Amino acid sequence: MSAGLRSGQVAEAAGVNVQTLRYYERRGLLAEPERSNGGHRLYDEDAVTALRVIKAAQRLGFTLDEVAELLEAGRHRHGRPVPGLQDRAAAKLAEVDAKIADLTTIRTALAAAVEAGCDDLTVCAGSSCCPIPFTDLAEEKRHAGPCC
Amino acid sequence: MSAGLRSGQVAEAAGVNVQTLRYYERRGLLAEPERSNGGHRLYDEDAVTALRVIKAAQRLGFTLDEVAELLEAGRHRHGRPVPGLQDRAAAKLAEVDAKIADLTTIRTALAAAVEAGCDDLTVCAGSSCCPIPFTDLAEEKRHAGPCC
DNA sequence: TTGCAACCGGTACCGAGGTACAGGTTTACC
DNA sequence: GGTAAACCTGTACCTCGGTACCGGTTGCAA
Repeated sequence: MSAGLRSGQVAEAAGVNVQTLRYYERRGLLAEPERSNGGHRLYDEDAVTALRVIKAAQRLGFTLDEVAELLEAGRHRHGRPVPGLQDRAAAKLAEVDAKIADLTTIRTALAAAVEAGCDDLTVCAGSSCCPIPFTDLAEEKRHAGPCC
Repeated sequence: MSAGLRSGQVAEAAGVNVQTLRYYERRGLLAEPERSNGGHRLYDEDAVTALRVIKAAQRLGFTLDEVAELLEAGRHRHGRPVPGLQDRAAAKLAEVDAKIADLTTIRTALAAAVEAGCDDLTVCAGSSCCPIPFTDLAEEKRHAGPCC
């Protein structure tokens, strides 16, 4: 009889570490599975799907806390319009756009430095011909956003 | 007599925390300054410039270890072509480009999800009409690169 | 039955870039 | 000389997403 999947099987199927399963369970991302008599976890197929969902959301830029909220919202809401994926995705989209814009600024500065043949940062800092904007770069602070 | 800048003044001038000065000193990014008789640090003006250089490099995507190497390379090299800023900047540029590309992929998926009006991840995972590429997203792994 | 891989819970650790706190000294100003 | 702010060293802690280790059970097959 197929009594369910062992944690190792689920982990392999989803491409994650076994420890990660327990970690997600602790964080409330993964439902607590059935147990064998001896206390071993026995998952059903849905667990693998759930893991794929988590990984996809994470890949889209959501933190694990956000993923947990998203899943939680999905569970509680039974048709009602709880502020869910829609709003979050739109907000995240804006965040990603900001990050791309920021990286584009950086890219430009970096390309200019390569173009100009800069060789030494401290020398560059003293010479006015260096294209690296030493003073302006601080503006978008660090990485532009709550992530990282 | 102006015997030098106190750590608080330097920190304020460069827009960093006082603790950060000591942290950078420990990491070899900032030269050890003179000391007063009582053991207080006395910086010269160059320290502020040095901090600005560090922050600029960091902003361009270099880690503190990389910044340290860059500064070290600049110090050791006296005209000789030690593999320095040029190569590093070019490599970092490629890294940044990769990250932008990755974020653009994410942006696309996110925009598609918003466009399609996705409301619930777990529902989406089961329906074939959802544009979120649950299985493909894993490819560039996580954040595409050593940073963050 | 015995042997070994897989599993269990709990806890500690990683890295990156700092920040915070404790307890003690120094400096600056009145 | 008094006092308050700034400074000193050293150490611990923070986030984020896991990963690793430990000593002890369980599951399964030969």
